[in-house]
Amino acid sequence: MSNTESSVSEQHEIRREKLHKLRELGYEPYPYDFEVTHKSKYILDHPKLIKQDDQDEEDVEKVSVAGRVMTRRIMGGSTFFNLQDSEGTIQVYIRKDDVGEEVYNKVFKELTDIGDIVGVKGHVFETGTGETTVWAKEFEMLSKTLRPIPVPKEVEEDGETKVYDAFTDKEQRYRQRYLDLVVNPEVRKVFEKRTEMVQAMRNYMNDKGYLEVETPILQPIYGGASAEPFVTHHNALDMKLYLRIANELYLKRLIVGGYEGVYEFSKDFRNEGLSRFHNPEFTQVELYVAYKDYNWMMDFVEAMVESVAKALHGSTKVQVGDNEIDFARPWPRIPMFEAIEDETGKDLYDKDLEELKAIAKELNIELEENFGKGKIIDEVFEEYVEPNLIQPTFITDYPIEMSPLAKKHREKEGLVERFECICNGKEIANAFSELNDPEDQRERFEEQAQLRAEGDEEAMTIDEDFLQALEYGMPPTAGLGIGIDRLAMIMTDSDSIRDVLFFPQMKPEK
RNA sequence: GAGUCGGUAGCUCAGAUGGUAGAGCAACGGCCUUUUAAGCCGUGGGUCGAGGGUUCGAUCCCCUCCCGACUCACCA
Repeated sequence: MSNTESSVSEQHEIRREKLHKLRELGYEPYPYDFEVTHKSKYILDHPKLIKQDDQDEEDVEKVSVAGRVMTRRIMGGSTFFNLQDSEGTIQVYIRKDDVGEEVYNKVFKELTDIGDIVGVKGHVFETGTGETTVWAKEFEMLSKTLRPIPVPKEVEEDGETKVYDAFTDKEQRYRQRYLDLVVNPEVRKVFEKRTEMVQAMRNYMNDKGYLEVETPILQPIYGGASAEPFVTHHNALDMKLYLRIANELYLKRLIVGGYEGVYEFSKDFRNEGLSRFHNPEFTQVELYVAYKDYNWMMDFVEAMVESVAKALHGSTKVQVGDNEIDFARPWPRIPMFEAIEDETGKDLYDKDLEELKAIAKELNIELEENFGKGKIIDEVFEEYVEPNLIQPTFITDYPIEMSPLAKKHREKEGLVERFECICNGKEIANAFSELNDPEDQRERFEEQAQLRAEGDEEAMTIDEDFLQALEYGMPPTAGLGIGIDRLAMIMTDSDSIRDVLFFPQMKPEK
């Protein structure tokens, strides 16, 4: 970044001089407030505001708008400029004859730059070319900018809108998201959609009577997922703490405590690589409902996500890249081994480790020494099945080795009652009938500890406190996790997680 | 972590097969009271990502590094 370098400081220096000149003239460049009566979009949407030829100016409703100056077309004693506020952009017409020579020539023409935040007050009219415009009778500087903003230009050419000089450098856009938001308004829309999505889910769960809760981010024992944690240290207690990788075990303690439905939108942290699908901190919502199982949870997930799609798009259909994804219920439910057999012709069920290794080799799956049965099956699934699942699909009944917190399948030996929802080739939800048998849970933890001892750094550690909670009795419970960033990517047609995070993790600038 | 491509003015980009760089917009000085990438005349602005090497001379060639995008590997 070179914003502190010489060439900027030319423009920077000039703007500082303008700032001082404003003060000298008695115009505060950073006033305390400004009464905004109308947003740009409202004005454009309400033609009744436009002054008619047979109307007197005094009889027309006055509007007061504020925002950033984005373009200027100065013609001597009058000027058109575009003002951008949170809702859009509206053109403003300002004349020396209306606002006075000092305000027009000095404050506006000489001392206002593109990017400055200003307020105007006047009536709405239509120009000769039919553009709805605010005729400024008053003009006020609301915040003088010292740095030039990137100034994209939009122009109609042959009926198409072309954008020149767009602010497109992805690194700069992520590092200076505030500028990205100013200059690329569609970016704001993506984040508004994300918030709408979260609200829709929150409302949906509240309507069912579930309680939104908060659980610790700093945890003495991390658990609930397979991942490497971030480690930190508490000085006063002189103890190691981990940033949570999941909140599952705490929410289940709350179910033990008697709540019958709890959920949390949880920022989780995993100390792993970055990619267009992975950020070190990410958000998921976890939900636990007592007396339910994973079959019930599938019904719940498809109903909730369908309603979210409708809330955001007015339809169950969402265009994502080249795919039209339809969230209309019901979604297919395919047992994992069936799905694998459908794609590969191989039945992996009830095979021992050596048999699985042989099959994996036939399927050109690269294996590492320490891969267990569950891991191999997962590799085959991810390679051959997952990418092909575009429409939302439940994959059910996972190998027990992969799911130490899920209840054993009521019928199928060696499996657990777990499902993932795959959509657009990626997992967006993960759920199971929660394991509430404390002795079984202890055995599963011990198996994990064994894996850990053998070098699997992502295997879980034994959480005695959680086991003790289970020993006090947890009702049958269905649990769910939905990746909010992943779902937001789908709902906003974004192909990178960075496009649905305001401030994605970046390497620090040198 | 590996591979590919890239980093030139505030923004978007061009360019020189080695002789220290251009355009449009932005900025600055003018003209211009219904424009819309407003227009017209004029001016300034760059250690060409950083460091080192080769060379009379490097932004260009070589090496190292930094940053990014994309793809691949682990994880959601």
